[in-house]
Formats: sequence, C-alpha cells, structure tokens
Amino acid sequence: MRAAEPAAAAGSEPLRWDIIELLFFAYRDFVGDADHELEAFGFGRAHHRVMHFVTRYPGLKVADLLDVLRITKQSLGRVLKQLLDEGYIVQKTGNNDRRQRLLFATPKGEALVAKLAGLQTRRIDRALEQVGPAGAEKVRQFLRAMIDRDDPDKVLEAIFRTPVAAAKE
Amino acid sequence: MRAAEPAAAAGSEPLRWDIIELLFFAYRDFVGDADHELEAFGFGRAHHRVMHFVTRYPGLKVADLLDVLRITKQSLGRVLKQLLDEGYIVQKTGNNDRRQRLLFATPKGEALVAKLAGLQTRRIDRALEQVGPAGAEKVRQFLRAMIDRDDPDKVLEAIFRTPVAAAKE
DNA sequence: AATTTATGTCAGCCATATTGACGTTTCTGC
DNA sequence: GCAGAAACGTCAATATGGCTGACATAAATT
Repeated sequence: MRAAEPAAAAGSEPLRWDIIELLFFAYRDFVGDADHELEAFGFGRAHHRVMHFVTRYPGLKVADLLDVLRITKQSLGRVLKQLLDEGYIVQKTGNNDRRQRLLFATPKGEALVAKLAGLQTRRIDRALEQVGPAGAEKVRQFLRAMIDRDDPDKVLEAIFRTPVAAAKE
Repeated sequence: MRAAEPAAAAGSEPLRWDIIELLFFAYRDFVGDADHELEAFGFGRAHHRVMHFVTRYPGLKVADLLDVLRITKQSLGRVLKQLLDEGYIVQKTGNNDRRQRLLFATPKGEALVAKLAGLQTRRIDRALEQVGPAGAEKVRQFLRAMIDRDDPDKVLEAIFRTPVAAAKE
C-alpha cells in the first residue's frame, strides 16, 4: 500500500501528512496504555484526566479544571462525583473564598495516577532513547509550540513558566 | 501554581510528567483545529478519521479501516453510511475478490480532507520552525518510536516503510 | 456441497459529551 | 445592608460515538 497525496489547493504549501498521521497513531497508543489499566477500575479516560490534573496541581478549583479539560460542569460533575465517592479525590473549602471547592488527590488517587504515568513513561522513555538528550529537548520545544498560547488556563501557565533547556545545536 | 510531583513507587525511575502533559495539550489543540471546521459540516471526529484514511490510502477495504481505527464494524457502519450518502466517499467492488468493497474519496471528500489537513499543517509548520530541519527529523523519530509495532495494520506498514532521514547531528 | 470470509444491518446498551434551567452559598460593590 | 455576581451543584433532555450480540447475504475456499 502506498499513500496517496490528495490534490492540494493550487499554490498552497505541501501538507504535513506524515506528522499528522504519526500524531494520530502515537497518541492512540499513548492513551491506550492507560485505557487498558483503567478498565480494571471501571474508570474511563475522563476519570484519568480529572485525577491526573488534580494530582499534579493540588488545590485546583473546579473552575480551573473546567478550563483545562474544556468540558462543561455537568460533564465534569458526574465523573468528579464518582471519584469523590470512591475516595480518589477529596474537596476542601477554600480559605479565602469559601465558595470554592479545592480538589486534592488522596493517597489512593495518587497511587493510581502514578501507576498510569508509569506505563506512559515507559513508552516515552523508549521513544526518547531513539533521539538522544538533544532530541528530547527538540521534542519538548515542538510539543510546546503546538499548543495554543492565547488565553492559557492556570495549568498551561504553570507549564509555560518552566523554561525549555537551551538547545545545544 | 506549581506542579506537584506525586510520590513515585520506591526505586522507580522519574516519571515524564512534562511530556505526558505536553502531549495532552498538543493533541487537544491539534485535533481542535479540525473539530471546529467539522461542525460546519455536521460531522464529528469519527467522520474525519474515516475520510482521512480513505483519502490517503485509496482502495482501502472496510476490514483495513476497522484495523486502523480500532472500532467495530457497527460503529464504522453508521459513519460510513453518512459519508457514502452525502457523496464524500464511494465504494467499488473488488476486482480479485468481489466480496470486498474498496473505498475511495470523491473530489468533494478529498477537498474536505485537504482543507482540514491544511489547518493542522499550519500548526505543525509553526511548531517545526521552532526546532529546525534536524529537529523535525528528531520529532518524526520520536513519534514513530511512540507507536506500537507489533501487529501493524496495512496503513502502519506503509508508514513504517518510509525511512526516516538520517539524523545530521 | 459445506464452510468460511467480507460485509451489512437490526436492536439495544453505555460513556461522555452537550444545552438550558434553576437553586444555594458566599463574596463584592455601592 | 442589600443587590448582584460568582462558584458550585443538580435536574432533565439530547447527541455522538463507542460497544455486544444476533442474523443475513454474497462470494470465495476447501
């Protein structure tokens, strides 16, 4: 099988078919690692995303989480309730603003997130080995540049505050 | 906001929190480009995936598509029927094996796929500019190495047959 | 002739997303 | 202090895109 190159609009630059498809397959297998494990817990991808960000950014407000995940509070509500009921996450009332419910992972929650991140880390390590330390920085730069920076949420701000190592090329 | 590092299992290597999160946000925005455009057509991500692979690999069999997308034929059926009905895709009976329905994109279908790929290409080009040509090859190598290679489907075989350019570092 | 393969289809279920409406508590501005 | 806005929760209805199981047909294979 050979890949066809659909006619591009006249005068346009070449399309990045290769990267587009590599991203599709890479992301499919990347999230697949976690998906398989989550089945055993009766959780889905939505639960993972919530748990991940709450674990990584303790004290995240509900509104922050909505910004990051880009879903509605009704959608979040269902998933969050399950995680609260089953003891993976706890809520604490905000100190300054008592309307806020700050979210924290329990040890049980942290353990699950770490386990899932472990699976994904194995895949990432394997892939980074192929490109060396300098290549790893290039990959980070590339991924950062793929992300929209207008109107960043709190989590993205935190991520972009971390400087990338200077490229040594 | 600072990112917390949840306690890793004793003795384990560090987890790749940075890459894990960059992949999440990069992919979210990457598919977001197409999602917005698809709304105008009344299509979803599922339609895009089908159209994309049929356009890129003309003559794909239904069974091949099922392998690539990793969904059931019932799920595919609904989406595929819409695309056939609305004239984005046509079926032709296989020459050797008349049971097969080979799938081809119509000009209308190709145009839509090219438009969506154009949006995604703009984002990719912007990101690749940050890392230079050598960096671009590193990114390709990384993404390839993220993909499972056991039991590859026809499309993946085609992708992996294309050699990566030798790294010039 | 019997079986297997490739595909299509019917019926129903589940997870995750949506919009719209409404209620409570708490903070903020005047 | 009071009006209004903000942060959150929740009810109801709906859509999308997955799933399983069962069954049908045509064509290839044995």
